Amino acid sequence: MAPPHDEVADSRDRAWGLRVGTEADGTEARQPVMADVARLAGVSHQTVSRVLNGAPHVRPGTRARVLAAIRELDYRPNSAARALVTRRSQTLGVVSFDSTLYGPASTLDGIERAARTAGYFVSVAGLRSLDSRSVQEAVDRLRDQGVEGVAVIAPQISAVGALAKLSSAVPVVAVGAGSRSRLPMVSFDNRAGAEVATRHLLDLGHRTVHHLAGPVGWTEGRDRQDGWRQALEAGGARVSRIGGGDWSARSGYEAGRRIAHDPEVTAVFCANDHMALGLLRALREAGRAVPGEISVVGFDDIPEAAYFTPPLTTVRQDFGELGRRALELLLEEIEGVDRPRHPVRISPETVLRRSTGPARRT
Amino acid sequence: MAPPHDEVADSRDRAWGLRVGTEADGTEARQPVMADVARLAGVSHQTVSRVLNGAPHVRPGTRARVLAAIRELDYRPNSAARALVTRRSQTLGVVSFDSTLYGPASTLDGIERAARTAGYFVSVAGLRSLDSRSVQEAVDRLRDQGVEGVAVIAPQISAVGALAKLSSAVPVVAVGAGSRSRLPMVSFDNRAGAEVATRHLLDLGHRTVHHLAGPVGWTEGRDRQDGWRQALEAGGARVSRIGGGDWSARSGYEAGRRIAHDPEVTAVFCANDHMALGLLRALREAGRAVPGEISVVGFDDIPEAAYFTPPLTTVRQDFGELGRRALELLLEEIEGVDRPRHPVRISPETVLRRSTGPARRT
DNA sequence: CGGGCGTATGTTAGCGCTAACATGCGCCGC
DNA sequence: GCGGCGCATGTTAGCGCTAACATACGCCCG
Repeated sequence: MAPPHDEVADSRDRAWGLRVGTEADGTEARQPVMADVARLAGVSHQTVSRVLNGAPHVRPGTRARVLAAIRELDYRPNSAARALVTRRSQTLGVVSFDSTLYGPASTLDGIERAARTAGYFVSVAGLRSLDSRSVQEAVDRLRDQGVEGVAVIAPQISAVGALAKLSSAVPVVAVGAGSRSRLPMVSFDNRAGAEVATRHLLDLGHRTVHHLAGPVGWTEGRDRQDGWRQALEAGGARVSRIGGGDWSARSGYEAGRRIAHDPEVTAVFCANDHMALGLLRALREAGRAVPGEISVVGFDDIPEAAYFTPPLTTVRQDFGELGRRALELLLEEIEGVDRPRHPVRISPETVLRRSTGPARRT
Repeated sequence: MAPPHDEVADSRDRAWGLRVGTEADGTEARQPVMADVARLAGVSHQTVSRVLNGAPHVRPGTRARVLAAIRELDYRPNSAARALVTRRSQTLGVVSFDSTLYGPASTLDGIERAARTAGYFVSVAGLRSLDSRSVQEAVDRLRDQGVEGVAVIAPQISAVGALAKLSSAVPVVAVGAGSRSRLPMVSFDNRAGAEVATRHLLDLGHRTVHHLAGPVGWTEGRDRQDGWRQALEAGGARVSRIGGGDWSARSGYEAGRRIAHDPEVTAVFCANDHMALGLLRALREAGRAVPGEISVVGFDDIPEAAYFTPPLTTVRQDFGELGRRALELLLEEIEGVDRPRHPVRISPETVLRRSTGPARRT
């Protein structure tokens, strides 16, 4: 790390040399600081600070000289110094469980975009596992880094408890964390989405709709299941799950093999699109026609869903919007806006494609 | 939220009150600082610092007292202050183009995991668009935040030029940026992967292999196309593209419709799995059997590929590994390790599934 | 024509930490 | 028995910035 001295440089020094540079006259070129800019512009460092922060009462001519000096030196304010004195890091944290999945990844993306617009940086912390200690650990990491707020994309029920404890340290919002949380929260109305999807199948004449549920412990999975059950009960249909998966296509495939030859099953509501994909595959291998013999609907509307075989009827969620709303809420939280704390719910919209059709009259 | 203090508080104070807390005796509880810990432990703040940083020459008893005080106060070091004096932020930046896509998202995930293990935070910056100004801007943002190094997941050719200019400011590694860059870089051997995939089709007896290319300007697309062409030329086959897509299933679908009725086409190598999915769909709608009439291979091996109809033969890339290697390289860069700079290449592996089969003897 | 006020700037004092040096103390060797 | 050395700790001086106060200079008004 040593800034290069004049003597022979070891490889360490050389690496630095590349970045810090050495002037032709042999003087060492440090990263310029505010005082350097001030000297060049013939003003005090405070005036430079004023220019940088858009403070009033700076004569236009002075401002121009300062800006010129900044450009000439390619000066950039030291964010650590600024954060130290202002106590604001301009950084937000996002903790996410598996940012490899489409939903979390898109949400993160939405948050990042919105944060940038609002002038914040975003720092991410992945979760090692789903337990609450892990959430605690991730939030702590972020906190140690000095983030001003944290958005937790952690749709596990177990995470919700962990979050409650954290709220006193730094503002936290839960993203897509289901309904039982007291925390500021934004999520999709999974229950409503599931209800609509299920009713759609019922309306097509299916006697009942089976449900391929998400993993136990995920709030989204639970809410979708609740919505499904509710639609069934409202329609007077028999309630029958066909087990739960882990969101993956593989688990959908396995479930599909289990039910492929069950004549009772004429319509399946899957808790997400990936599982629906696996299910479709299993059904095809078993020679069951979709939607001829069995109708299938998914949840999420991933970009690929329209290209499945057959194209998947599903429930669309706008993850980008979710991220944006989460950020908005977090910012309010940080700025201490005190407003009625009912959770933000975003309504999903169902997308009809070719994987659903009328029940066959037997 | 906000536990109010006794006096009338505006919403701002209340919000703060929540986080900072108020003691029973009415004194306001600031976030504890090192001096508070020192006082409680009966030592100087420097000794606290020594304990925190694992410096030698601290008596075990003293260390224990300090640790106890830290725990009691729930003290956490101020990272801005530390960064200011050490000039190390312990933060790395990642710029990514579309972290919604499977590849970039997984790479980011791999980088984050590895960074955490190495004791670094990671800050992300999304790109607004693909031009080099945008890359510049993203890296600058990160730099302003004080990151110690940046990994750029930007597989656009245009980005490579922008990167070269940046290298003098802060260590940068290019992730998956193709072969023409002089920067430290890690990527898959796209060319080799494409060659193997193409040869596989040729070996099945196809007279030639058509290529559904990636978008112009993406190094990965170009390298895959190069590999495909090379395999064709080596095999004495005619070289014929069927146009380029934008990585999306939609674009694959459109390409598929264009070629579905072309009897010349018996094998297609798609530049990624999503386009392959769209292509499969178009083929199915046109009534062309896969692999009976046309064989299809993809690239990436996204988790869903095995559940396509039919399951897709493709080229697997381990994005997690890619991220890990990128981080490793970046760390070396930061620490000034001077070592031969040949780019790190990771060999992909082809995965045979059911979308490819022997050419029909005509 | 002088007191006061508003504008434009400079000066000073930290933010919370680490690095460098200073101090004090016990223990060893001769 | 005392100089010296190494361990354990304390003291001091910044890191680069902003906030708060201090100063200087017009200009208006009575």
